[in-house]
Parts: sequence; C-alpha cells; structure tokens
Amino acid sequence: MRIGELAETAATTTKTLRFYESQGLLPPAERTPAGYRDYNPDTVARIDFIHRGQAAGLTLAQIRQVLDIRDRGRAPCDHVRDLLDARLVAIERQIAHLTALRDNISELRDHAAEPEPATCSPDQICRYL
Amino acid sequence: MRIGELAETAATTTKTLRFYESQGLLPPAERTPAGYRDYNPDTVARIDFIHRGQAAGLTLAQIRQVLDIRDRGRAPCDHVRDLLDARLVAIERQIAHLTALRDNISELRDHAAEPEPATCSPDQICRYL
DNA sequence: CTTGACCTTCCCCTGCACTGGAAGGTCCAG
DNA sequence: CTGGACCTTCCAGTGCAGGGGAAGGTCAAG
Repeated sequence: MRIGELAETAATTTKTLRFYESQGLLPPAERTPAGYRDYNPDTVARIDFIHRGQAAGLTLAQIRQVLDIRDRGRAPCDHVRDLLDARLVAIERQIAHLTALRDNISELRDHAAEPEPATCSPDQICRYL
Repeated sequence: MRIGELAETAATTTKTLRFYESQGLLPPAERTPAGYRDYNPDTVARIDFIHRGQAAGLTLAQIRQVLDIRDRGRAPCDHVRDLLDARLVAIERQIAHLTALRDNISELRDHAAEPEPATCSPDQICRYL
C-alpha cells in the first residue's frame, strides 16, 4: 500500500509517516520502481502501537527504543513496564504539582477579592499576584 | 544598577533580562554614557511580579499584557482575575486528564502482569501496550 | 600597560512532534 | 495530451522561554 492509503488507514498523515521513518520509528519502506514508498499492511499495527505509546505519555524516542528491542527479536515487555512505572511516578508528581498550583491560585484569587479597592496600590502591580 | 547586579538581586540572569526587554516585559533600560544598561532598583519588583505570574502558570505573553495595562495607568486586576480563572479551568482539565492517564497506565501495567508469558505473542509488539 | 570582570550586539541552538511549502516526478482518466 | 491526484526530496518554521558563544567595548585594580 502507498503512503496516502497507509496514512488514512492508520489515522495519521503522510508527513508524519515520513517523519517517523526519518526518526527510525518505521523501517525504511520498500519502493516501487517509480520510487514510491510501498508498505506492508502490517505497518498499521506498528503505527497503532506508536499511538498507544503516545497515549500513555511516552516520547517518540522511548517508543523507538521499545521498537528497536522488538526488532532485534527480544521481548521489550520488561523495558515497557519500567517505562510505564517511570511515567506513573512522573504523572503523580505532575498531579501533585498541579494540585498545589491550583490551591495557590484559588487562594490568591479569593484572598484578594475581599478588600476590593478600586485600584491597586501604586507600589504594587496587581492585588492578585 | 547594572544588569549583572539586577540579575543577581532578582534571582535571574543577564540573558533573561535582555530577553525580557526584547519581549516588551521590561521597558528599554536607561543607558550609561558607555552604553551599559542602568536600571532603577524598582525594576526588581517588576521582575518579581513576572516570577509570580510564571509561578501561577501564566505565559510571558499574558504577563506582558498585564504589565502593559498597568503601564498605561489602569488597574489590571480584573484582567488578572480572568487569567487566573482561566488557569484554574485549564489546570482542572489537566489534572483530570493526568488522573485518567494514570488510571489507564496502572490498569495496563497490572492487567498484563498476570499471565506473564515468557515473550510477547509474535503478532504483538508488547503485552503492556 | 595589562589583566580580568563586566558589558554590548548578534545569531544560532535547545526539546518535542510535527507542519508548510517549494520544486519536481508519476500515474491514470478523459 | 492534459489535468489532477498522488508521490518524491529538501528546507524551514511552529511554540515556549530562554541558553551558548563569538567578537568586541569599558572600567578599575595592580
């Protein structure tokens, strides 16, 4: 199948597929005599895997590592488990950070609402910050 | 005060200060006869304000808008309140998204742990994704 | 007079995952 | 034989907030 068909089937764009190839996420495609890329339909599964990895918050570089391991014939499962564990830790940290930020902003917003002066004091830029 | 002193006092770098000036967050500084920037010590408060805005998750473009309003003599408080409200909404969305992501990853991770085959099935890249 | 710290402008680089567009080749229907 | 859809490569830009480093000017101390 040609790149446009693959892009549509796998819900992506031709630009992205060429980009993935340049980044080593897809192996260099076969070529027709005219130089067109000619893909094996199995490539769709590989792109779906990339999409699932992205949905889990992995970077393309991490996904490429996983695919490299798989392409060398080894099972990348343990590596993926470690990546997911690291993602979980990072996500927990992000959530904690955002929660604290939300509480800070809420406080700023509500704390400043009470006195309600017509304008800020001249030596201050804004009573909310 | 010169740029190095201001940078140290305001806990930033000379690079950043020149960048802020180029982005309109700081007014063009006075110059000494030799061409050195010569800052009013009040500038420290302005940089602190920028830092507080960043800590609240505002972009430099948004902070610049606030400072522009203030510099035109008007109180930016209402505008800042709106920005903070929008940030709160965005943060809530981010938290919800990250929480769902965390739950998905947790499930992937624990669900795949049980059968524990030695390797992934040949038509699958990894049992975790 | 020189050394070293500080300052100036200038342009390019970073990470991330693409996206846009130019210039040109290929293929098929009408 | 022409038009349009599709494909190729390559270069450059996006957003965000700066950072790196070159080439050169300035100033005070020794």
